[in-house]
Amino acid sequence: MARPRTPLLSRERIVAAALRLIDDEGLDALSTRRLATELSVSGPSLYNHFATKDELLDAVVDSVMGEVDLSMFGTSGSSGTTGVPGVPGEPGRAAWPEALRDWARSYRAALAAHPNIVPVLAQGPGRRPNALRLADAVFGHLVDSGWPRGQATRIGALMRYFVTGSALASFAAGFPADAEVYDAADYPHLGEAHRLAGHRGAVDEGAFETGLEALLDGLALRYARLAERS
Amino acid sequence: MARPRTPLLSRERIVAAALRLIDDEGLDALSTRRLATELSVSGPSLYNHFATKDELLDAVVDSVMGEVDLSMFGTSGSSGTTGVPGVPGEPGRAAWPEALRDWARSYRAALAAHPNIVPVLAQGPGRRPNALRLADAVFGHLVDSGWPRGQATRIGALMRYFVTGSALASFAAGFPADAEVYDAADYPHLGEAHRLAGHRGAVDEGAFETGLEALLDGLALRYARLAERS
DNA sequence: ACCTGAACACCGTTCAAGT
DNA sequence: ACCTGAACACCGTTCAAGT
Repeated sequence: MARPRTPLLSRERIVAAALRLIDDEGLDALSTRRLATELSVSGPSLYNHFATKDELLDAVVDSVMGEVDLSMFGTSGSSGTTGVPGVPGEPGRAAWPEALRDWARSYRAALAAHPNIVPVLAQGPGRRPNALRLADAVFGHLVDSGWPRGQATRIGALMRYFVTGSALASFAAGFPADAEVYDAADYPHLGEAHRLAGHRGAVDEGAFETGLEALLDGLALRYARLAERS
Repeated sequence: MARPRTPLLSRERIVAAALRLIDDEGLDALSTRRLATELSVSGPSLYNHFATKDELLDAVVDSVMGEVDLSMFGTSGSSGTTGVPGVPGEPGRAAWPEALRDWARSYRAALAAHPNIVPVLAQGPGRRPNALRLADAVFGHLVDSGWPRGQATRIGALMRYFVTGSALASFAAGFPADAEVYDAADYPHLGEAHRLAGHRGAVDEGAFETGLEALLDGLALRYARLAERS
């Protein structure tokens, strides 16, 4: 066949097929040969579009990060402080908790739709533009809201911990549905644990929302203390 | 050579070598052939001790989980309610926040010592005894402290989200140390991000502690509300 | 019971060859 | 520029053979 008149592949088509494969069969199922077969080409063809498998994975990860809504941090992506600056001296009116809540929900939704790729994504932004844009928007918004830069960094980090942790795997589904696993002599409090997997969605959603609200409440307490000390 | 008088391998020796390999070179570096070479045997020898590579990985994971301290939840592992039951009606005296704090620190320390295996471990307890013991101890302690069972489940889940997320990868190290990555036109607030990797330990530790305290404060608020409504 | 080498169906990646 | 088949050094796992 050799070179066709119109290219058989594009980076977009490859990324979409790779994400589908990862979603359906896991990260280990993504092999260059398998992916090529899925795209009806031979294995080495992919190397005309990506230098390595890692570079392809990077593109898949960034496509997922691109789904996260950042609009609550201000309309423009690069104009800096567009919103009203924060007033830490007057607690109760700060807008950052709502922005953080909306963002965390969108962040989790984007990741939980593709849990098998979360371990890769959780390694950090690297040089991926959508991941860097996200970090920039969160940090910028917190600083503009009156958080000291060191605290803003920590909040960005701990929010990522919580969101990636909650999207990495279902808590409920991690417990076998087989009641015989939970011998009362070994695990006296897990007698009902075999029912967890059946309520997977509700348990994980409830845990995420509880944790998110607890985190925001705890941070609001610290935000209020910022003003007292100044 | 065939069968030696004294076995060359044992499950313990294999697990220890596998964990070392994963720590030093990552999860992908663990191949049965490479591991066998490390142990000075041929590849198929491992199959006399583990049925599959997955079964070996499970044993590695449970050995890490075994390092987590659970003593703050009561001395005995199987006798149920040994401690003083909780009194949700009288906030401020509850012991569960301290137990949860100590446990979370030990949990994170155990996992952060082996970050490369956290993605496997985060899939849930499965049938691994040390992981089930941990879930049992946390849930039992929260219920004994007066938390309703549904809430106790959510707290167990959200704590796992936060701890696994914080141990999965360093936040600070995820930002390239190369200042040229952070073009001010694209990322107006990341001008100092290239310094993060240099303060890796302090940033991640600070973020974990801030998040942990915020979570516990937020949960204490909810615990106080439990009594008001009853 | 516990080790070996040979074999099977896979990998990621390189490269010369085709248009 | 973009695809192909052949080739290289790897994988996990099975199995017959050895003691």
